[in-house]
Amino acid sequence: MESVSEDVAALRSFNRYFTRRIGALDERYLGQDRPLGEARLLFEIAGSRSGVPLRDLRTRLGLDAGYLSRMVKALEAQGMVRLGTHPDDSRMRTVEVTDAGRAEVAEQNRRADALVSGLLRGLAPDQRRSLSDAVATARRLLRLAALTVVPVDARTPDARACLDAYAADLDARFPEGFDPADLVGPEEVSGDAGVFLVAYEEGRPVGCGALRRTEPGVGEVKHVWVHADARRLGLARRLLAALEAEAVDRGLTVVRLDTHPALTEARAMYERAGYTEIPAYSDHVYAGHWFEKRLPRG
Amino acid sequence: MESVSEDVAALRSFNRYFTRRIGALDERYLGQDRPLGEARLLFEIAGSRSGVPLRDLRTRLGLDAGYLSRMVKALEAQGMVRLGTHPDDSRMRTVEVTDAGRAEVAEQNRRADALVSGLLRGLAPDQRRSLSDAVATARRLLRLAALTVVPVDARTPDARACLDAYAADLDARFPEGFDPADLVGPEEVSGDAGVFLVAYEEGRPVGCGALRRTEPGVGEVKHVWVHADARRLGLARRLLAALEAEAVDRGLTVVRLDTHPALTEARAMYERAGYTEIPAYSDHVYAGHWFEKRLPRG
DNA sequence: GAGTTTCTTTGACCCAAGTCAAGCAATAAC
DNA sequence: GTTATTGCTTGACTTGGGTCAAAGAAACTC
Repeated sequence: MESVSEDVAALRSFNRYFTRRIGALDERYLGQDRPLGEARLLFEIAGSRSGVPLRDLRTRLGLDAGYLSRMVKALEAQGMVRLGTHPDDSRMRTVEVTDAGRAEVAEQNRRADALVSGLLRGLAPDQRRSLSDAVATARRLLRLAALTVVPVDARTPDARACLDAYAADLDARFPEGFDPADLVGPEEVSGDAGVFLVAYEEGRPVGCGALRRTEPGVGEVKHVWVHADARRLGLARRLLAALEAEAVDRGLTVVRLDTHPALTEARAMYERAGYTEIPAYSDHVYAGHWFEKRLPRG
Repeated sequence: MESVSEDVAALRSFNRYFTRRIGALDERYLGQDRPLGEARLLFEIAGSRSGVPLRDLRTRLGLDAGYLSRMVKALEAQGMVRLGTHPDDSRMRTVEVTDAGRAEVAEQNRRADALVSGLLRGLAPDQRRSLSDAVATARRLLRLAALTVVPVDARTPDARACLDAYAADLDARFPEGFDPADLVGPEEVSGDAGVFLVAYEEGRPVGCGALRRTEPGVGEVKHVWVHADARRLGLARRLLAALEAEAVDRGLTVVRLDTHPALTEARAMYERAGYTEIPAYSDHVYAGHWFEKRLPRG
């Protein structure tokens, strides 16, 4: 476990360096024309679809209602945003950026770009490339680390949202389409029968996976899905590992799964995760390949 | 130049993600028991040698004198630090952390470690390793990018400090020692005769290099040195490139240099930078290898 | 030894950032 | 139709983080 504390030290030391040297840049350029809070708010409004309810901004930025109200009013007075009333619920107010506001955001972005590109000028092209790669890797792994995978009831809205998106994805990818009736029922993946896992990123569901018991000692992995925004992080691998851990907890010794011939990356992923292809164990309509993995005893 | 703007975007997007998700952690744990400014100051004091002059803290943290004075007094009242008078100059006050202060800093560090290690628990060991490597690379390149290399007069304190450290390093590495009388005189590296470059990191001189004209069209690179804290960043390569650019500006077509047999890494660096070994062009007492590089015309 | 500079302290301010509670209007629940 | 509840606004207030200028004491310069 020595290595963990080394990794912790590496990340903390990077954090100190980065926030002090680079992160500070942001505050400097953002804060020059208006209060930082106001600038951040303007960015958030400009980055949202037009007509965001104040309520959404409040939860997203974690602001006090009174504080937000005042800041929005200040931005309105400066001509940066326009306020309106929500069409469905006239208690709610909506806000959208004006052209002037958009111009200011663009200007700030230009300044930030200039600052960063000034920094990068000190590097040779190959070094710039390495830096980009390194930060991309760091970001990918930090995102993956910050994801949480938790069991939820398959009837909850988050679970339904994942399954719907999963079904839509498959429908687009399978030449023959996909019938949502093929999805497992909530009762098959709850209690003793199985489990349904949802992966969350900053509160948003971005992936799922199900495990259901098929016969004594044998489980089946179903519906491993990852949102397009969260792909290439290694989330599928993590969901799979979490499902296997659940299987071990339930005393299962084997997990199986099937997959459609169109999903070649999925097949490669299962093989990397220790699954071996086996003969058909079912006549599942969308299956073209069947896999199995023996689990260690819990 | 398309790639530069891609790199800018990559770094900015990383910055946004990192400061929001990870950097925010810091403020949360640091700011819980005392004002953030005070916490930062306490950390800075605890991290310095005991008896730091307030003056040093002021420049290091960029604080107003009055503001600092008050914060230090508050920390003293809480028993976190002890104030004293500077032994050599009784205008200056010094400050050192008490046991209670040290304990608080240790506790905060424990919390931060726990936070980060909780984050890393979501990653497999090989992924943790990759993350550490990626942040180490990113940090190295960001440091390099943030360095500035500027011509300074060789008589200035910064230049003298570099040359003294250079001489001390060589004295330790050469079996026969090193005589500081061998250093170039300030007049040899100023004006038309040559140039003296100093590399700064956050205002601190951390490297140097000199160029002097030896015969028409020919320059000699001397005293390329990098502070121990700034090694392995690629600074020597950058200093060399800057000296070559100066040589080109002066219309020189060839630069030469000699190096001591003990400095094997330096030799490898010169070769990577495009220098080829040539027969002795001088009878310089510390020289064992001679190199030359032809320059493009300015 | 006088005048200047350096370092710190102190008092007086300022603004950003945020909290809290009262109140109003619209909607939802019963 | 009454009674919550929700969403927003407003006023009053607090704290943090800082700036500025005056002034005292010590040290340096001439």
